[in-house]
Amino acid sequence: MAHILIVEDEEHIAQMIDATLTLGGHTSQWCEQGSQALELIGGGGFELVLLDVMLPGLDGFSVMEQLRAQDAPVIFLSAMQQVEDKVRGLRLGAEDYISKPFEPLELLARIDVVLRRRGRGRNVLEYGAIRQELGSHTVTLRGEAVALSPKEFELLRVFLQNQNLALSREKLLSMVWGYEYAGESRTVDIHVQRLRQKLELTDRLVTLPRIGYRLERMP
Amino acid sequence: MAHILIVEDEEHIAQMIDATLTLGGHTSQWCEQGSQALELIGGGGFELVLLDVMLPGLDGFSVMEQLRAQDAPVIFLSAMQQVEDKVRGLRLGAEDYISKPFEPLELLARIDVVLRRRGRGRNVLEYGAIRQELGSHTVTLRGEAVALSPKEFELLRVFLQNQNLALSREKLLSMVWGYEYAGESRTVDIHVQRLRQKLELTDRLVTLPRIGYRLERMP
DNA sequence: CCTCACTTTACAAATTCGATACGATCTCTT
DNA sequence: AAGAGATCGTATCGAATTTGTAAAGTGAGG
Repeated sequence: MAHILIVEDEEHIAQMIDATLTLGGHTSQWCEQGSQALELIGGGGFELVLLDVMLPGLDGFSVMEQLRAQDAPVIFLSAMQQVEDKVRGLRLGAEDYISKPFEPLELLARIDVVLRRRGRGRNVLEYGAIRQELGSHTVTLRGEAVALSPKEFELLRVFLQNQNLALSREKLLSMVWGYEYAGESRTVDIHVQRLRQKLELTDRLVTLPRIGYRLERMP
Repeated sequence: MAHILIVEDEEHIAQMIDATLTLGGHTSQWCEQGSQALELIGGGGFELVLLDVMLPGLDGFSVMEQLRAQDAPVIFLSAMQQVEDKVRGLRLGAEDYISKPFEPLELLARIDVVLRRRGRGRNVLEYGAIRQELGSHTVTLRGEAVALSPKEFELLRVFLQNQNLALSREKLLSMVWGYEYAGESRTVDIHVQRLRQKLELTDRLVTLPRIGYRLERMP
């Protein structure tokens, strides 16, 4: 669920990492050189950087040094198993230092630790200009905070996690309210309405007559 | 620099770790069993826990589970090199997972990373004009001392170390007061209120109705 | 007995949430 | 195409819940 920059000069390793990240639900971008990495990171948009130590030209440690000002979290990946290198990397402010070869699952787990720690990661849902952070319990629209009540918040989460799926009122009631409701009630409609209004979702949170609602997946 | 608890059933390993910590300028205490560890940690006073996974009786993972409420940082030490174990340990909220055998210098480097990250290396937390020194147990606002009671002090620490995180009253009760409370109580509200008043946090320590409280991260 | 820290009580204020109501829209039959 | 009946959108409102805060109560320690 995060956008991650891979800085790695060997293509087949980069591809392996990319496959691992995809498996973990992340997106990634790859660059081969330290100088490119600095540019890309300066541009922003990455929640984490996986940084190879041995790079042609500017090496990983140098990149890290120049990166201190930004506060993008960095995990070093290195074939150098020597303690001195690990110590140096960690001293420089890296979040972790993983030696190659590593297990894909361990990489994912360590990435999750870093993301969780930074308050991002798996508990952030994004949809267009809408951003929902489960950890801090905040929702922003184009960067501005939007106040949602707990029910609204929960309903939004359900929709965001079930995009493009038709959700009946009964299903929503049981998922958000937690009870099985028999008779009829406008409760769901009203909360859907409030979400549409507060988050400008009128066009995308569509009504399926006699069926329920569906949040269209972002194009 | 820090007081560290070693939970390890093999004495010679514990001694080696102790020597390493001393080398790094830390002090340490050693216990052999998970249950002892829980007691000691409950008593407070440790800035970090080094937790062996394979322990007689209560194993490291179980100790960690029961520790979640406290937010003492934990580094797992384990002879289990299997990825599943590492993933499990990290998922449980550990700060790091180091496989035995490890290099003393790497252990020290990783400990420093954790301590630095938790702001406990210096034992000073800062938030705008607020400065909290854990060592001397003082809090200042714009340089002037503010008298806080122990509970207020602890509550402030929890908020400062968990900025931008929604914290429920239950969670706060368990983190600050140390008990699991079932019924309702206005205790948390009142202490929050006093913090807001004494430290001019009314705008930044926000109420999330029906959820809890959140201290907004400093911009 | 006093003080201090903490908790409970009590009530006012704020917020959430669902009911109701009614017009708009959709669907299906004639 | 018209109309009936069902379904949905949405404004309004009040009850219930939750929170803020003052004030009183509790209990440990001096």
